[in-house]
Amino acid sequence: MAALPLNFSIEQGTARSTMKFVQIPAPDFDLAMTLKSGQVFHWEKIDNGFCGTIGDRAVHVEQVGKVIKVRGGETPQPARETRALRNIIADYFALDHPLSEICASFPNDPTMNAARDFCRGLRIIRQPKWECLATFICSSVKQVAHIRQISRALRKRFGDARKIDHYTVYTFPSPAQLAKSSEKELRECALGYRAPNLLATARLVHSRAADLDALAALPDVDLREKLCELPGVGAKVANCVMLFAYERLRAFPIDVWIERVLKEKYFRRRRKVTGQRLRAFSETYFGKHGGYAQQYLFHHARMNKTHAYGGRRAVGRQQEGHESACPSR
DNA sequence: CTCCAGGGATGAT
DNA sequence: ATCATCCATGGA
Repeated sequence: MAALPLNFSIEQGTARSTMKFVQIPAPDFDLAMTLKSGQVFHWEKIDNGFCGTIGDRAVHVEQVGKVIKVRGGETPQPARETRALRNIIADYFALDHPLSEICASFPNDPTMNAARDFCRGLRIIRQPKWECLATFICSSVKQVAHIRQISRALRKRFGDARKIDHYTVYTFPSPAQLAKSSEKELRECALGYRAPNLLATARLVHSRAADLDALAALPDVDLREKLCELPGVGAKVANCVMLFAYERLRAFPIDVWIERVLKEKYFRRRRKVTGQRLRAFSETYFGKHGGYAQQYLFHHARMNKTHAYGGRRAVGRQQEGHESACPSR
């Protein structure tokens, strides 16, 4: 349901092919930042842009200044296709999110301000529900680089091939495609102990015992509860799926990075901080777009590891935690 | 080699 | 409720 940017245009691709491409104005948007921020794992850097899939469609996306240029794969019906393509792009990259308003709603403190400044143009995209859920089931105790590897393996083995510019990408396998696989096959994609969880959830979704689309009607608390009923899904993964696939922009996933940020920057003075307290704090302090704030904090922290964050060995950062942000109780 | 990674499920305090 | 432990794999 994205409001479409006006003034889109269609031009003839000259450099790589005769394939038409669509130009879409995208102010307040940083494509590379968005795709590298750890919310989505399958986009690959090709030339000056990125290749990937949106749903079952292969696309190449490139940003030139305040415009993004998009080429699709095979185009049986060019006119209809370009119209659909620009809708899909604008919706996927959430170009209708009022980013300046969202950023203005963040709390005003040194940590948040630094992250806001660093992540300018980062948008929370609208991912397909199943793809997002399945990928984050595979994400537990895995580095981003390895999640990307798992995603690639699953796609190549169980998904459908799509060509874009003589380059092949793969759709994310449907619940049906994964439901009929085996735990052994999944383990061969390096899933390890996550394999039975992904398989069980795929079968629940495929059998419609779990209806991911129907869950969209539920309020946050109920949605989180239903997602947590799925094998391999706990509070953290549920919050990621809520944020990245259900557009619940308040959902605040707390992983090891965010936990460090909260403890080191917002609870510096406190000896022991329970998960309960971190949850309560994050749900209120960061406001109604807390999920956005969380993603900015996550990406900023990760891009600056070894510097500000790094556990006990991180010497040289004697920076005062601003306790004013910390609840006095 | 060791340490750690966008955690979850289970069982014991 | 909080904590401890195990789970499987690969990057740094």
